[in-house]
Amino acid sequence: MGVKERRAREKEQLQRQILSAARELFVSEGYEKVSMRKIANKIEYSPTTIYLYFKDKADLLDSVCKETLLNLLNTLEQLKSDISDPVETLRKSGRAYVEFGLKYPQDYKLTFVIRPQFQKGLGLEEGSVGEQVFNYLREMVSECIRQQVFRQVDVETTGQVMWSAVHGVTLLLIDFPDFPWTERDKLIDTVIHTTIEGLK
Amino acid sequence: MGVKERRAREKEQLQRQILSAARELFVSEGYEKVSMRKIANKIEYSPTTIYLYFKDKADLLDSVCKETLLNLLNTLEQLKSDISDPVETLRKSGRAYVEFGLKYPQDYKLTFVIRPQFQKGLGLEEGSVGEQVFNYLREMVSECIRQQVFRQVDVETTGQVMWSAVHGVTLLLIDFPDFPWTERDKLIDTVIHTTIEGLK
DNA sequence: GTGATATAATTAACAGTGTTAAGTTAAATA
DNA sequence: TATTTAACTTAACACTGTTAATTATATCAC
Repeated sequence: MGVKERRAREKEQLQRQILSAARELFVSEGYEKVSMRKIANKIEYSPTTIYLYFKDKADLLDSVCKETLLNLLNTLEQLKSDISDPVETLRKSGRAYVEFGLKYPQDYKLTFVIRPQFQKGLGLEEGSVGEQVFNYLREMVSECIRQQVFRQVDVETTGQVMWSAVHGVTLLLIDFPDFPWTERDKLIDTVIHTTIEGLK
Repeated sequence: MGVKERRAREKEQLQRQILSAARELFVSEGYEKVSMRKIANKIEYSPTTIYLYFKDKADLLDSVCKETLLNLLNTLEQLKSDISDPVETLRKSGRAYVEFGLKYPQDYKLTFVIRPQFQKGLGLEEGSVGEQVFNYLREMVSECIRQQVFRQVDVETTGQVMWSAVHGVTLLLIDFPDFPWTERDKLIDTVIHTTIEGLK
């Protein structure tokens, strides 16, 4: 009676196939320029098959973004070892966040800019991966405050300030690649350093 | 022989009419969801007439964004009176920038997020309005450095850090309106205050 | 005022879009 | 082997940006 199991496995496999085809195309051509037919061609199925696995194009985007957030979360979680020096950990996390965005610029934009335009339910709801990412940041900041390194005692505000800084520099670097930026690493470091110093 | 002049005036008027119809629709429905036919309907011309005044849809977006940048520049320029207290002026400018973004969230996104996706030539080239906006910021920062209020002496980096902060918080507030943000004004003030303190 | 000219605006068309409903094929069950 | 069920496809709808060809209109010279 392993038939159902196999079929379920096959369904899951095709779903993943669709998803990764969609991601590849979204990243290389941009969400709007990718058609359901293009995705279908890539996986060698008819366009309508996709609708058996995803509600619509926005749902596809949704799933792609969820994966991206999971990747971001994993990247970050590998850093929270040193609780002894919370500021250094926060600094590293900030850097890792920006670097993630610059390593996968299109994925970052899809998740944090394009998606909100289509899905009003931002993907930061309770229990979501997005919330987990922000929880990670909250923890980092919380430890800094607990050890009385930061002036400001409001964890929420402090976290949001930090997020603003890294989100801002990430998007600017992605969106305006031809702007005469200061040397990349220097700019990123200065943004993070400035924010942390300002919070002390 | 004022015929040519009148004709030119009429052409210009229709061009402006198209532009303002496009802006209204872009803002209320989003760039992607607005069709040339919708714009044409609004101004009661056939769709193809638009192509006599604008190269294509991206060109329309381009013109809309240029206007937005001009508005932003005007808003900012009204503030640079007090050279005596450059930090206070910078603080006010930062607030004005964010408030502009939140007052016209769709225009802000069109200009700083959507447009870069279509026009690789970011609108920050030499002599452009975008450059003027950044020049304004440069001046503010420059004065702070001249009066030795800021630690960092690199005008470019300092300005870019400031821009990152305000851009970041503006976009986050626009894109994730349902996130449990700290009280808006407090968050904005803290972001700006933190950045300035960090730069001192 | 009439005819020629230039310019403004339109219609028709093309190749493409997301998505739905109906139809077909293939596989698992009885 | 016949029947049921799940997976997939075909055909269609109303729409998209954009181009080429066509029509209408207003200005000019006479």
